[in-house]
Amino acid sequence: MRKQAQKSATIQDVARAAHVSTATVSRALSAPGKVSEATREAVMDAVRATGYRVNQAARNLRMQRAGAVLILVPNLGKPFYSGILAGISEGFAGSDYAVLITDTETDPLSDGALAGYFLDGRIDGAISLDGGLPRTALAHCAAQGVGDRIVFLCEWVEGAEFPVIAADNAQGARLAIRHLHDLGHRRIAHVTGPEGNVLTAARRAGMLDERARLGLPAREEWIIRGDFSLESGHEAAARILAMSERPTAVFCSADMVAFGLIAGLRAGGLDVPGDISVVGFDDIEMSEYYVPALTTIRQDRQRLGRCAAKVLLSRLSGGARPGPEPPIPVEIVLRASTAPRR
Amino acid sequence: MRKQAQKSATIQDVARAAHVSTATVSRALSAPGKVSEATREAVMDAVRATGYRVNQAARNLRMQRAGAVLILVPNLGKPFYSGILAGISEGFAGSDYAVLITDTETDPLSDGALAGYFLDGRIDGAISLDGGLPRTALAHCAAQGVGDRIVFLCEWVEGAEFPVIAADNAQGARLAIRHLHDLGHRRIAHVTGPEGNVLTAARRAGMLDERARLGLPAREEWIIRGDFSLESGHEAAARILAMSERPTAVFCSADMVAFGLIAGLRAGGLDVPGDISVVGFDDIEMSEYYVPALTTIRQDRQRLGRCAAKVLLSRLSGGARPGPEPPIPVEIVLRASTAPRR
DNA sequence: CCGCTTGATGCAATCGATTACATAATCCTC
DNA sequence: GAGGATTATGTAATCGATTGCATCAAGCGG
Repeated sequence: MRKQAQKSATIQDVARAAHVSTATVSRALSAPGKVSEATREAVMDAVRATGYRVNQAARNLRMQRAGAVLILVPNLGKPFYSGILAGISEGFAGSDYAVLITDTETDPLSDGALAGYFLDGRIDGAISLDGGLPRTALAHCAAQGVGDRIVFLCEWVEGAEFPVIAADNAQGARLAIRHLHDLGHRRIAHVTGPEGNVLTAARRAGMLDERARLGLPAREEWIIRGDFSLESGHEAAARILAMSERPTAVFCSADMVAFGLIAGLRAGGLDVPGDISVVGFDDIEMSEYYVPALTTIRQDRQRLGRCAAKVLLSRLSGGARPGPEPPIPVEIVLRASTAPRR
Repeated sequence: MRKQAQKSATIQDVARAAHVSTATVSRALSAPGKVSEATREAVMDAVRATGYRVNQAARNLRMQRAGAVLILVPNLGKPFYSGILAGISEGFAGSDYAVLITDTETDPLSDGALAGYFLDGRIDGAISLDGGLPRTALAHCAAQGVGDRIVFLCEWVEGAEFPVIAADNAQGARLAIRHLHDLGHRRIAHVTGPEGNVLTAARRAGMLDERARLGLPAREEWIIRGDFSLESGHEAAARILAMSERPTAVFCSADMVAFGLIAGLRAGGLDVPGDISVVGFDDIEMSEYYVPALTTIRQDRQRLGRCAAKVLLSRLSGGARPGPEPPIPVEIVLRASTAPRR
């Protein structure tokens, strides 16, 4: 015999128990100022007695909302996203929005799918960590009038008008170059992210900017194309090992790239940081425990997530539309993978 | 001026456009066999013309369901979970359940919280990847009669009666030991997971079992307490380096542990696999690109996820309750971190 | 003491779907 | 061709909350 879920108390049950109408119960709960104190207490007692919990489906239907937001993550497997997601769910805690998460890599959404979620009444808003969303998908959303319920986080779509919460990527790159410069390094290479990615562009721009400002030498081959992956770092190591004029330091566009790079350099007989210094970007958990521990640029991922949640919530509540969000500050974390130039 | 989300067409609009009642529209869509062909086509035309999409909140309210399932993940940041989540979302694609994800580490749920999600009508079912859920939380669910809408995946709670989908952990451990034995290793150490974890127990048991079966030597100090983390692998390396009678091979309870171990061993002057062979468990993405590429036990994570989704879906639809799920098979992936004993 | 304001509460419509039941039309079968 | 079965469709109740409007009592100023 199957145990049935006991259907929980409804607002009707509470009303009956408290000898008031459902309207009064509803008001006692959501606008306590509108009922007399005696009634409020009677209702509260009834709520406790019946174990009443408001039914979200009913409430959402009546209030014409979905009660959920969707987070679009390019690849849930990347450790970088964990802190972000934690921040987001922290940001939504207390609000009565459920947080849905989808992986746009394993589960790419077709053109109309995102707009469809809105139309189906499944979501009220979305946060995209994916700067590579098809423009057509975004166009659909705009056409449906839900364009102002989407915010971008970390990445963004160039030229689109959505709010963006992101770290100061260019500044991070500058800090990295400055740090290496301070250690005496002059020949500095950079392993980029994938072409077309906005973070790749921002970090490379900051790097080039600071290198020029400091009057450091520039060689075309010192800018190595990568894609944020461990593997691409490993390939970059091979390129560096083969160079006639080797850099003495490398700024990587992501920590994972740095790991691959260090592994490759060591396999090639170079010591890090003895022969060559390496700086990463992101400060993922592993960076602290890698050997050597990685000098890297930290973004406050928790804060990024919280901030995005806050911005979306304010848009959903139709609140004032503040101007563009200022970039979240970054800092450099000094560890063992960088050392003074020998 | 704020662009409003245009309220999308309702079933009433479709009914009007097709000159039928809403009941007929509903039937045409969900039970096409119950309406005449002519009507069905008229309805479909009207649906296309109006751009109608069924409102999930209304449907869920009427059907007394939440239309969502919750996935409890111990730590979203662990790369191990990405494939699992991909499999889960694949398993639910096509069903009309939304997938909610929560991180039980960054966002631990209080005792009544899980049951509360059910009572609020937020979720219809749950998949827990966390074997460390408080028993009280589960007891609440059972008390509310929703205990049969929870399934465990990968981990489980000892002694509880929930369905479990998991890899054959003990067999994985046996494969690892057998492989090392085949390579000529006799002195084999093991870095365990955290005490109290069911996976720790299963893997250690398989390891001890196979070691005994092969008649290999056993030393107390060769069983090193770990916790699945990179850091614990690193500490294990120090322990091993300090041993008077060092093992020639180490079986780690997780790939991350193996990475930390290898880094530590190398820092201590040992070569992997030259001086010591290392086997991991999980086959996360990085294992293939680590240097040396890691020999490890692969669980088909995608399949695990899909399977859990399938089991939960069948329970939610009240279908037949099959017996306990058989463990998902594992396989050993041979790479560069293991070599014949010198 | 009357009429008006204010505060507390109830009535009933509403959100958008699904579905039991009623009804009407058609089809067999003897 | 009458009666019963079958098929197609419509009517209206229902899911559980929220909220505009009506109602009623108390308070108050003149």
